[in-house]
Amino acid sequence: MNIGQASKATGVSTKMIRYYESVGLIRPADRTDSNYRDFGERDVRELQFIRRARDLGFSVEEIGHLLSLWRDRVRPSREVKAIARKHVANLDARIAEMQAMADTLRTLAECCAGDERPDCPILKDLADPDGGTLRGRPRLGRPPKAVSSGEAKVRS
Amino acid sequence: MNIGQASKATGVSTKMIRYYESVGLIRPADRTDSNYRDFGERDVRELQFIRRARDLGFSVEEIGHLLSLWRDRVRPSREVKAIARKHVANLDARIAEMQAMADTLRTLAECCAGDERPDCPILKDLADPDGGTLRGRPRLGRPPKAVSSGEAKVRS
DNA sequence: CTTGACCTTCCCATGACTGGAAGGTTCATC
DNA sequence: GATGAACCTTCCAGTCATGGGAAGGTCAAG
Repeated sequence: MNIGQASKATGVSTKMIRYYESVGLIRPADRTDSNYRDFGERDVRELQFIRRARDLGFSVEEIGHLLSLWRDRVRPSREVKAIARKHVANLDARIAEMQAMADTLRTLAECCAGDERPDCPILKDLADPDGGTLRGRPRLGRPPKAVSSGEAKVRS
Repeated sequence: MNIGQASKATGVSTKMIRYYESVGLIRPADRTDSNYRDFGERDVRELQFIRRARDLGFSVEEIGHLLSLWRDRVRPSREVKAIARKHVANLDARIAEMQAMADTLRTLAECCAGDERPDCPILKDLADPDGGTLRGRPRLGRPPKAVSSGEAKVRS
């Protein structure tokens, strides 16, 4: 199976497959006589694994670790769980940050007429965050609680 | 005021100030006889504006737009509000994606013993997402780009 | 034999930075 | 006046995961 077929079979672009090989995430593929990469079933399975892990937001480094655990049939599940939990904590922190930003901006936008007039609480806040609309509000308060994950996302 | 003082006054690193100048976000600073940059009050105000906008997650491009609106005393608040709302929509989309990832991983981690034994639903899902724990759950899309927010950056 | 759809390697660009080298300036202290 | 630190300057490189494209080799169909 050449790289294009492997790409179609796994949803990982050819560019990315070569990149993963170059950074040592996957071992160098076999080559045909004409120097084309030649992927077997096992390679395809690894690429699918990688694809799924990327979809879950793991970094390439984390995926490397997960892959090595996957290859090790006697790994302790403790290690896998630790990686997953750390990643979840990371996601949660970033979600909280972005939620705080979005909430602040929503509040400001609510107070903005959004018409022809130049007066704008959003710009006022940017110029002087302690001077106006948000005075007295929690600056980086806890965001409102999570909405459940919802529908399948379309690939961007 | 030299670049170090401007940096302290605004919380924008000297590297960043030079970078913002190089990409045209701020106009080239005045220079002293010895070629040091020399910032005035207005420059400091613009840097503070930029800092606040970065904290709210706006891209440099968006900040450029916001700055030009800020400088224009007769701008319509409509334009500012549109930028803010687009950014909020962007944040919300990324939050939803990350929330979906975190939820999926939390579910998988709950099912994982996390001990010495090799059996691990997390790895099982990565290898075959349609084969087990999460059967019937919505699939995920591509992961979002990390947001950079100046001070509270969360790196994995 | 040509066409076009593959493949190969290689370099460049992205965004928003950070780090560092090599060298010039300022200023306090000896 | 010399020294040294703490600044400043420019320029170059790297980050991360990925896309774009050039230049050239390979392959199958017509």
